[in-house]
Parts: sequence; C-alpha cells; structure tokens
Amino acid sequence: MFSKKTEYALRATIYIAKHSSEEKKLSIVDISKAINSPQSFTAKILQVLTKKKLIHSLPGPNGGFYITEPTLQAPISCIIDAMGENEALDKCVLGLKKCSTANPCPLHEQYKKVKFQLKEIFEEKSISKLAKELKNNKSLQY
Amino acid sequence: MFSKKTEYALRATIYIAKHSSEEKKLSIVDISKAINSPQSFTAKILQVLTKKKLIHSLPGPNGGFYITEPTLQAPISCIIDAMGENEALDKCVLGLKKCSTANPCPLHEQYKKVKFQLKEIFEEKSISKLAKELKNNKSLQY
DNA sequence: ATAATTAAGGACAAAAATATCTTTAATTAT
DNA sequence: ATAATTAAAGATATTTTTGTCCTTAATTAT
Ligand code: FES
Ligand code: FES
Repeated sequence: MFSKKTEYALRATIYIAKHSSEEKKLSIVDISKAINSPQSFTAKILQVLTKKKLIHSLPGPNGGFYITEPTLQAPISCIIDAMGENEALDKCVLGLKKCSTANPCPLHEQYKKVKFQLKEIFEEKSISKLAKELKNNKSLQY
Repeated sequence: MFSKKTEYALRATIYIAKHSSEEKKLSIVDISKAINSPQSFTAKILQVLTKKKLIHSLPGPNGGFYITEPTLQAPISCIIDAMGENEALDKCVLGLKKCSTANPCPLHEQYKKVKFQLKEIFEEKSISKLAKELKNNKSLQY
C-alpha cells in the first residue's frame, strides 16, 4: 500500500505517541530499534515530520523526539500527507491520468468505493487512538 | 496501488481482449501506442504474460499478440498474480511481517475489510467483462 | 567553560523499478 | 530460397527508492 518511508513514518509516530511526552523524549536510536527500521533513514523521515511540526525534537542530553496534543488529535492522514503519499489514494488503479467518474476506467466504479473507505479510515483514526490500541504486552513483529 | 509493470500489463491485456482475435493479432507497436506505455518495457511484460500462456503471440508478418477464451473468462487477478503483485494485497498497511487477526496492527480490523473488497473486485471481474466495459468512442487518457 | 549527548544536514551508496537498445529467432509473403 | 516482419532475449542505462556515513549545530550536565 504505502512506501517504506510512509510505513516508517506511521510506525514511528505511533510509537512516539505511545511512549513519549514532553518530559520523556525518545532518541532516534530507541525509536528505530522499537519499530525495526533503519536508523539513519528513519532519522531523515523524522526530520521531515519535525519540520512540518507534526512531531517535535530537541538535541542534547535527554533530548529526542516527542509529540504534543495537536498532533495526537490529528488523523493519521497527516502523516501520509507529510510523506507525499496522499495522492496515491487518488490515483486510477489502471493509471489513467485522472481518476474521475466523468471519464472512468473500467474498474472505476468499484474501485472508488474502496478508495473512499480507505480515505475514511485514515481520516477518522487519530494518532492517539491508534497508539492506545497498541497493546503494551504484545510487541508487534515489524 | 500497483506498480507500472502491473498497470501496463492490465492495460495491455484489456486492450488486446477488446481489439484482437486469433485472426487479428496486434503488434507491440500498436499496443503500446494505444495504452500509452513504453514500447520495449511493455514488450518485456507481454513476454511474461505469453510465457504464462495468459496471452499468445506469433512472430512474423501479421503476427503479434492475441488472446483466447480461457483468459478472457479469467479474472484480472491472474494478471496481477503473473506480475507478482498479488502478495501486495496481503501485506500489512504498517508493514508488519505478517498481517493476521491473531497478531494485528492497530489498523488491521478496518484495513482487512478494504483488502477483502479489493480482492473481490479483482477476482470477480473477468478480462472480457472489463474489455466490454471499455467504451469504443471514448478513448481513455492513459 | 568544557565535555557529552543528541538531532540536523549533506554527501554518498546500494538496490529496485523503470526504460532503452541491439541482436537473434521465428514466421510469413513473395 | 529470399526478404520482410514481428516477437524473444540479453545487455545496458536511467530514475527512484531505500539506506548509510560523516560532519555540524544545538542543548544540557558537569
Ligand atoms: S478512473 Fe480508474 S479508478 Fe477511477
Ligand atoms: S496486521 Fe496490519 S493490516 Fe493486518
């Protein structure tokens, strides 16, 4: 569905949402270990999220990444957007230049319903909600 | 959704289904022009489909690609499979090693419904049905 | 102030996806 | 038989995605 970049962005954000606070910041080392992603690559991704103020960071001892309320309340579509993948959800499944009901490909009618549901999922699920759904005891096999 | 490879494979197959017969074969030149895809790249893709007997080919004058009943009746999931992308529909949206209800990511429950519908679309729509839905008069903007 | 720690930034590298080009083989029309 | 036509096959090239490494800048603890 998504690129690695977006996958890591989502995983990292959810992890940060679950385990960080302004008092307890998380280092890139911790985060990339926890979500099983390449450290430097993940650092680049978090840089982008930080620039877009979706997460925050502070260098130095006890520094790291953390997240605040506005983003916790935001839908995960923010993260997908920030990674430039929201357009992926608008594309025609057969690669038509424009996916539209006016000029539909032969799969359009059925596919658009699915796309609509997908968008709904990503716009309705907030980051904090997802983080809460992450069971503490059960570590996911990323 | 799909890679370029798969997009071209689907477009080419649908085009061949609509415009070819055993008597009227289509050259790679015609096909790639019609579906607006890079010619040599498309040739490679059709080679794969030919090897897997999903379409057929014959070299020489009046040669080209054509399609026969078994494939016309087959679902487009065949083509997706042939391109090695059916597993894409089984993957976890967050990149968990295994997407399963037993060990679900926080998006699993909602996402699996969408995946199920997608699979259904690709397994229920036959190639000939799609070809018939292609309007003759309206040329799609690939 | 100094040293330690951590993110930011830039350059580079490897792998995968996408695309092109050239030669060969098969088939057909003459 | 010969020439023309078309797909098959293999080598190569380009672009994008994914990933690494090294230096710099910011912050904090001492
Ligand atoms: S036009 Fe193809 S999915 Fe909408
Ligand atoms: S486990 Fe993530 S989508 Fe199924």
